[in-house]
Amino acid sequence: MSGNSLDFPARLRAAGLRPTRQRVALARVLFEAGHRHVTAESLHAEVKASRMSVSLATVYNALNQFRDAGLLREVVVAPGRSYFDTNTGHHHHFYIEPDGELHDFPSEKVTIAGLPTPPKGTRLSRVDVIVRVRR
Amino acid sequence: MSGNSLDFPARLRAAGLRPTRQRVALARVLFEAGHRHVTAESLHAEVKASRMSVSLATVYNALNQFRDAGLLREVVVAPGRSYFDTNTGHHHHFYIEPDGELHDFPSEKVTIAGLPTPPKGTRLSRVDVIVRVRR
DNA sequence: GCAAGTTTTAGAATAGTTCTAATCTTCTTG
DNA sequence: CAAGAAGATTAGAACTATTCTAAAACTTGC
Repeated sequence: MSGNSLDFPARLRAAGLRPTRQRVALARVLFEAGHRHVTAESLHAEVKASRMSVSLATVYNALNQFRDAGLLREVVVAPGRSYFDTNTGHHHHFYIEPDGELHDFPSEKVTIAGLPTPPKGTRLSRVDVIVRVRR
Repeated sequence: MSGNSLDFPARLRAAGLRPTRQRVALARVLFEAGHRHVTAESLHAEVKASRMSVSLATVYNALNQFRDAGLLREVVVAPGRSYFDTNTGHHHHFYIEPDGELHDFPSEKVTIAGLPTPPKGTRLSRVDVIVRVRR
């Protein structure tokens, strides 16, 4: 009932990506524990600490591919830094401004009313809510 | 009843900024017409087209100072690009993903219910709502 | 196990932004 | 309105995050 199995090669294949050694290593770090927020740099440092080494370029490639495949969601909270969220479900974010820390909160209880309809010729892609807090 | 006068030197002084020639030129481009969204590059190109030349570094400095002084609001919608919005009132944004176009919409009719309380030791700074649409 | 097509990699390249230190402006005071 | 002090501007270097390049190393289907 876990929904997401720990068979990472299979998960990658299901997403249309070849299960290369480095993609599997990255998937393991990203998805084997609970939900996470990473940047390319933080993920690179983490995987380098494990014994499988992956180049930074590959980390960037993999993050973009995982996002395009729907395995990750990109969250833009500050200029010049991209976060990737392993929680692809419907939810929103707290952003703690001074530290650059990001936290999920479930969208179940959040309701947004009165949004205008999208401009002509466009359709809704996503609604991001970012609650910015400071100390 | 216009609220914002066209006396840009006075407005800058009121914001605690010296009305230098380049800041006045930038303020004029930014504030003399209706609300606008600019990037550093777009503002630089625009002001260069007028006869007053301002270096790119100064455009960056001015945008950051204007934002810190509350004259502009920074909107982060895409990684690696900062938009500045001359509308500092309470409102939200449409972001048209393929073009990178940004549009305001008023927050009057928008209500958000059920937001969780900020984590301990933090206080609310702002709630950003970005409605992402695609063609 | 071998080609054919992908992926990885190190390093170069790019984009956006900030920094540096010299020069120039603006403001204050007399 | 002149002089000095403080602050602002500038070109270019530097920096950060990310993407590109082209060669070498994998994966896969047969």
